[in-house]
Amino acid sequence: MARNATIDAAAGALTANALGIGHFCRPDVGRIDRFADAGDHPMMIAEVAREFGVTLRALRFYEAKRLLVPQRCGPVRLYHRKDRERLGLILTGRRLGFTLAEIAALLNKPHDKGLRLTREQCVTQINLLERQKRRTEIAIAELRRIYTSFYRTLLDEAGSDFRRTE
Amino acid sequence: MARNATIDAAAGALTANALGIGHFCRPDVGRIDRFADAGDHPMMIAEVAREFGVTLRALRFYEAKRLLVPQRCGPVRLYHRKDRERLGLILTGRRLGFTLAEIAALLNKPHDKGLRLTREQCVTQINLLERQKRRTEIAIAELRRIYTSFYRTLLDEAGSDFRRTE
DNA sequence: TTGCTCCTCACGTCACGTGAGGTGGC
DNA sequence: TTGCTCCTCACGTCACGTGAGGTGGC
Repeated sequence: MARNATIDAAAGALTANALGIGHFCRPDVGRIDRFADAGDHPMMIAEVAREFGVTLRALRFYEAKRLLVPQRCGPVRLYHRKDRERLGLILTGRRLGFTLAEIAALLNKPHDKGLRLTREQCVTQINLLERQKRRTEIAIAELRRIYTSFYRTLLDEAGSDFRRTE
Repeated sequence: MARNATIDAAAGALTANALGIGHFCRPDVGRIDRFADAGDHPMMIAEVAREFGVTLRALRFYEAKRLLVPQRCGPVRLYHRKDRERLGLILTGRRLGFTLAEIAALLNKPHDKGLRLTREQCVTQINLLERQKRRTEIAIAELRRIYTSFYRTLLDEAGSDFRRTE
């Protein structure tokens, strides 16, 4: 893989230019390359945000929480493939209803090829979501009741109006 | 009802003593009585909190947001029947998934014998909750999948261990 | 010079939670 | 004096939203 080091160094410089960030920083190729796989191509924040459907603020926030640590090229953040995979896991965790603190714990376990949940954590989370779902269902049912009773009320009022004007 | 005014005045003084707040304030009976129904009996914050299963902080917060305006007896808050009915409506609104700002708007409509929802507001809220429910269901399904695949993984690992030690 | 993308503060939002520090009568 | 309930700040939490003000190369 010593060959890759050289190739990636060139690729790093190229992608930096291709990204149009040559003027933001003179890329320290050695540093850019440290986390780079063959075929990796660093992305700037706006592109990552678009690809994952999140805001720039969210990405910076995750970084402030130490969930993401993108490489810096001067002031500019560069997200490599590893960073984007990690972002994917963070967003999965969010969809599963975990807090960022919980996600941080799940990601910082030795193996970080995925969210490492224990059976117990799964069960706890499922129970939490089931309770939440039930509360939502009750609310929906109640709103439907209000909606139909609203019609009844209208009819009642129309009826009494009718009687009154008679 | 002029008779009630006198009776309630005495009752107001009595309840104030019965509540053990005689030492917190010399009850201005006229003011205590202004919002009092026959059979009304003002409650202090801790009793209201217990009855509705909310915290003191929540009650004070609703007041800061102008959702509740309990009578004051010196520094002490007194919640009359009307206040408690209003609190009930606030909590119902919360269960239906409305924000406090929305609830404030729903309560400040001319008729405040209940939350006055329009058909449109009902539909909008139902749609909101349905979306939320769907997201929760998807999360639950995914967690169940992870749970079972976790077992599979365990079995796989046990299998490979077995092969390895063979 | 304008427009674009990037950046860093830093306060705002939502619905409270959580002390800190003080009061007043038994 | 201790214990109880009440009070008012006021900062903390959660996951960002939303400007403000500045940068750097086309």
